[in-house]
Amino acid sequence: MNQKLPYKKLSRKFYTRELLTVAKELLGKIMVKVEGKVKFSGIIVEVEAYDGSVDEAAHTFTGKTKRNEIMFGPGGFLYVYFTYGAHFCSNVVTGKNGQGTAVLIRAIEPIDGIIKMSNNRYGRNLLNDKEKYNLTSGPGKVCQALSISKKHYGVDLTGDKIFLLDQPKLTNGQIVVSKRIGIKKSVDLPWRFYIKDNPYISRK
DNA sequence: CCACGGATTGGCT
DNA sequence: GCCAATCCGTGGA
Repeated sequence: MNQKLPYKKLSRKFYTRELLTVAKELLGKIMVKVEGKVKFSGIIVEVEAYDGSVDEAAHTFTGKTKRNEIMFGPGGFLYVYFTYGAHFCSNVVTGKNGQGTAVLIRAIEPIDGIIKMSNNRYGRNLLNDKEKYNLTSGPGKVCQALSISKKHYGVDLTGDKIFLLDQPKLTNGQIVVSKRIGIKKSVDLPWRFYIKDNPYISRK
């Protein structure tokens, strides 16, 4: 009876720690989005860290603006931005108030709501494995599959719309560290982390 | 006010 | 592997 529930929502305290610690620990956690009767969930399998105090690629590098202000608040909120005229990307804000750090969710492995994700991505149900692995293997794909957009900017991750469930910490051997993808500045920082051999990562 | 270019994706060579 | 699509935030005039 006194048994602890295995899936506990991550608290504010988890998110307000230092950027790279949170980034690595986010791997393996379960991301959940609930909207009415529709529930999506998936395992976080690939992330990238951004820190405006030292990192020219971070959106917070040149100071606070309307677009990035949520990133300057305390950890545990969702920073959603729009890019390339077509795609939204989701970030988990980390650290203490004023720091301007966040972790980009680059890929998840779907658990719940796969049929709905497929309709969001392709306008129809899945056809084959290739489409299955292409559902959420990129930051824009994750947002499209889970219907995350501008209206989710600033969502509190300790609330009940979008949140993360705790899972056992991965070992260092399960985590691959590499340079980040798709940026032109601070390209050498080894701030991309993904789960070794997972088929849902955006690329090697 | 206007010009620039992007934390991407998907389609074509 | 290469590149166009397509908005809008940002920064300079």
